[in-house]
Amino acid sequence: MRDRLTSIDPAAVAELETTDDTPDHSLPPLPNIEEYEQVRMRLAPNPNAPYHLGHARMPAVIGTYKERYDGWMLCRFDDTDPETKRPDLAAYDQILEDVAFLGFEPDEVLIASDRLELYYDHARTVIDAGGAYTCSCPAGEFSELKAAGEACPHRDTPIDTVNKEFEEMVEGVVSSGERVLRIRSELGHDNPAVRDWVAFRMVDTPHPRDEAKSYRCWPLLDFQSAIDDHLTAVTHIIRGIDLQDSAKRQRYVYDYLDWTYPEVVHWGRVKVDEYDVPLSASSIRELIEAGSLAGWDDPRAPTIASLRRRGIRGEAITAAMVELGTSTSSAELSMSWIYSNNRDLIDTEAPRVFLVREGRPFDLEGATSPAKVPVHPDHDDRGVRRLDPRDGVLLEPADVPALGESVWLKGLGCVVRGEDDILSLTDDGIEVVRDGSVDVIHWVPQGDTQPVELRRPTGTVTGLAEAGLSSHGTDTMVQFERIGFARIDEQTEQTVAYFAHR
RNA sequence: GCUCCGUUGGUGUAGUCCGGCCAAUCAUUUCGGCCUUUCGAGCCGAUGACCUGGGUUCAAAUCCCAGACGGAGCACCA
Repeated sequence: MRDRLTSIDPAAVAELETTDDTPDHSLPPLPNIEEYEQVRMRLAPNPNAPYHLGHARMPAVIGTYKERYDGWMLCRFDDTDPETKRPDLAAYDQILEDVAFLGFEPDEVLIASDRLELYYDHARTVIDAGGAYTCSCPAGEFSELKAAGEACPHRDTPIDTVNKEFEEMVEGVVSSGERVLRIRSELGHDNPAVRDWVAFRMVDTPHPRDEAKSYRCWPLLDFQSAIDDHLTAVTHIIRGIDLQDSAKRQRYVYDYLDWTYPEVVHWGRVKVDEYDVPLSASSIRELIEAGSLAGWDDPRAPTIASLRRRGIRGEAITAAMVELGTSTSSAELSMSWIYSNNRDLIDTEAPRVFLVREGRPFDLEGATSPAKVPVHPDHDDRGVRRLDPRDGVLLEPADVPALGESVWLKGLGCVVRGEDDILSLTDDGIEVVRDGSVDVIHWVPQGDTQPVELRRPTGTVTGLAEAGLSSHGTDTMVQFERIGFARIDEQTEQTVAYFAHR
């Protein structure tokens, strides 16, 4: 068919191929976009810790949709729990930096703890509409009533009383645990998660932000987020499956206020392979406080800051998150995906360097001049590294040949191992490598080296690199040949490098 | 216990709405070949999947029923 068309009209074939159905984006289209003038979305981070890998999904996916639909993106810090999920003042900026690192810029930034009066106002409207009541049941008791589908005695409180009692909450004359404001939904609702949920509660602990430290009456996510989504004209809510029942609860608020609920997309759980540390801000924090991790950017931590320090580009992470899509089923993210993306990004620029870990010294006989090895095998114009083996070489223990066996020292030639740790150059040509009988290994000259500390997710190793390593500046990505790519983190009398990936 | 959601190779994803062109896409991983004085990259190739059982149909990954398995929620957390 195609062959026939080619013979009749080659231009038509070319057009078929360019307009082909290959999508530019791997993300599924957002629902009902034609009904909105502009696609408006929000990131809703809780600023209680810097981002970990799981958090990256939100900015990566929403940011990609923003670019695709020329949409609008809000970053709204949902910091309405001064106690259990106590905000970390440093995290607000760190999260914004993490988002920028992933490649996106919010069109607007809002902080929920600046907006309490707004939430109170809307609560008053809901109360007047008969949509909420104050309740002083202990949490456990209410939970039992709820499970049974029965009303608590406060459900019939007159609106005037509810108003008065809510104002007391706002004024802060009520203490934590004494009273809450509940949204009236349906006690007979099939889903117990939806029945008369809490919209506001008292928190005795002051908020860490000065702007908010005097408030004691705090909204819960379902209420705060519901109000803000409407006020900022969000059209598409994109979030995790853990909030799947949230929409069902929030719709009651929207009904009382006569608003229309946005479109919702939920994605499933993500797990990441290769890490022993769980993908949870609280676990990471515990490990840091216990001293098991050096900080949020420890190479063993599954955080954005850590990947960044290892020289993983934000684009590589974003691409993997986008590839993960928005399926509601659980997914496992392979780090190899991110590594593969990153290799594409850094391979051309990364200079090659020899690093020998736990080197074993050998004398070398027969060498008459320094070896020349390319800085980058694909770019001759970047020159060569000169390594002089005449004072002996260091080899990695795993590379040392057995007595009488040969190896090929990269850039130098074939050597055979004799008695007394002496290597002798042979006159073998490269054919011995081609036919597979001799392995090619890296090496460094004894006495002309730069000490290296290589910090990896699996632990730190030390070694000696060729002296030229010291000429590369901080942040340079190098490839330690046969070991992998690493980012130079610190250059002093020794080099500290963070391992990225093979 | 109640409610909701999901299940395509090791991993992720396309296809499922509107059954046939699906002996199932693309990527990653692993393995092999070519090339390359390493690794990586590049090129070529291989391995590998429709949860199970019924039903409807000329035809089912796709529709229906049942089951299994997995995930989420039922917080005065987000």
